[in-house]
Amino acid sequence: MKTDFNEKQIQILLIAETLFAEKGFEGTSIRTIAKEADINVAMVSYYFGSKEKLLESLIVYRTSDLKIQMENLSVEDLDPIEKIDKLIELYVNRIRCNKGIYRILHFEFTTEQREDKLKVLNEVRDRNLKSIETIIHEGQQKGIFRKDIIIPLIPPTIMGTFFHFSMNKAYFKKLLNLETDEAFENYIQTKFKTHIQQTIKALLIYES
Amino acid sequence: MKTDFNEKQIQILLIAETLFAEKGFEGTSIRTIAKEADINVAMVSYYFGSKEKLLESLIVYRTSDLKIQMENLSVEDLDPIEKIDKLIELYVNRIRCNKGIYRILHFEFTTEQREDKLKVLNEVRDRNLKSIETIIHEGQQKGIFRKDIIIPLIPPTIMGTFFHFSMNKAYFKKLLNLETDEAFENYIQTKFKTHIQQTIKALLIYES
DNA sequence: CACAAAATTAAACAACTGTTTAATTTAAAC
DNA sequence: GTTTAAATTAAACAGTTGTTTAATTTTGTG
Repeated sequence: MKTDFNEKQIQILLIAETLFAEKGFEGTSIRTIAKEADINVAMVSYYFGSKEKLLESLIVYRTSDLKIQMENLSVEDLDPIEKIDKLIELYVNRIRCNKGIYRILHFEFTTEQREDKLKVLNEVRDRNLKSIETIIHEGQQKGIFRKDIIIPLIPPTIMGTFFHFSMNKAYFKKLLNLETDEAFENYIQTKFKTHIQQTIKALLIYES
Repeated sequence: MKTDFNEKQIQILLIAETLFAEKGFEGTSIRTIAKEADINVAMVSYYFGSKEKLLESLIVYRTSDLKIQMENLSVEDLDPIEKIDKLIELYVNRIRCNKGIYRILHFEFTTEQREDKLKVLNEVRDRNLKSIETIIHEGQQKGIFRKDIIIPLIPPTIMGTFFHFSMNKAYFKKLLNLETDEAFENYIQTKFKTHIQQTIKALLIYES
């Protein structure tokens, strides 16, 4: 599997990303991609081999991006609560900046048996989890966080809440009186981000 | 738009629901549906008019189900915290029992401009929100819950967390050492449900 | 049974799908 | 400028798509 792409290939990948995210993989034809990218239909097969391999290439291209974006919080000089805040900020920004590919991964790989192609994503997930684990353990040792937290359920709480909100954009725009897309984006980066942070912190600290 | 269906139609709808949930709307052909339902291809057009209208009918059929399933918690003689617990249990069970249609709604209607067909779903959402609002206001008046809660963000927190978990079944099965589908289902109804309940309760009660 | 409506069928329709071909153009190397 | 490889093209391929047709069977009603 190739991991480096030339300009033309990247151009195709980016168009494909947009269309796959909008219409789904099955709902997007190679001809549509070609028209949108202003190239000949045959070029997709020529460069990538097949439509399926185009998707694979897109995932390779994007997830290597994700890998690079990973940062290590656990060494920074912050208290556990600040680290949680920052971690969630990273989560939110990462998904925000990679909406397309996240949508595709979510759409095309939760159903069917494409799961084997998710190795790279699973690596990212595992690394995220390790990162969270370190922070929470530190908070527990310092007596700030509860001891009975099921750590693997933290990421789906963060990610799931965020996804559901941004995937139902139209509904929440209306509900929250956000008239423009910019207002919606802005809401995510401010109040919504804060909401997730509060939720997770509350969960970690709260004693029933 | 028809709202009552005969046995044959319901048989087709149920098969379609399964397939749409598995392979997506675009990824499922009428011929596959026909073969699976053991009927002639023409019967789908004959009964529903078109593939798109079949999807619409499915949504009508299922969301009228959802409407009926709605229950009114706010009158029951429970304290606000117990009501939250019960509400989340209702949420979890509802989605669990209607996995197929929820998946379809999630897949096919978050992208594209199919949004106009979501009226019925939005009604259900609004009613849920009203229900939550009542409970939270009661808890606030009794001084149990925080005053600065953004109530519209509670449902996406519950739903999103649940969706993300169950849509990434394979990953979480491995992560949590759940070897069978039954073990996974069981985990949802016990520990995972409790996790969501704790999360929401913590958010409502916790003072930073 | 006779008749009409409904249900079911196989076949055909045109449009679209992903992919391949073979010819042509462009670019690079010598 | 010639040669060789890479890039690009239009056309064709075979298979699938959703949908319609017209003929046939089944069902219900008098």
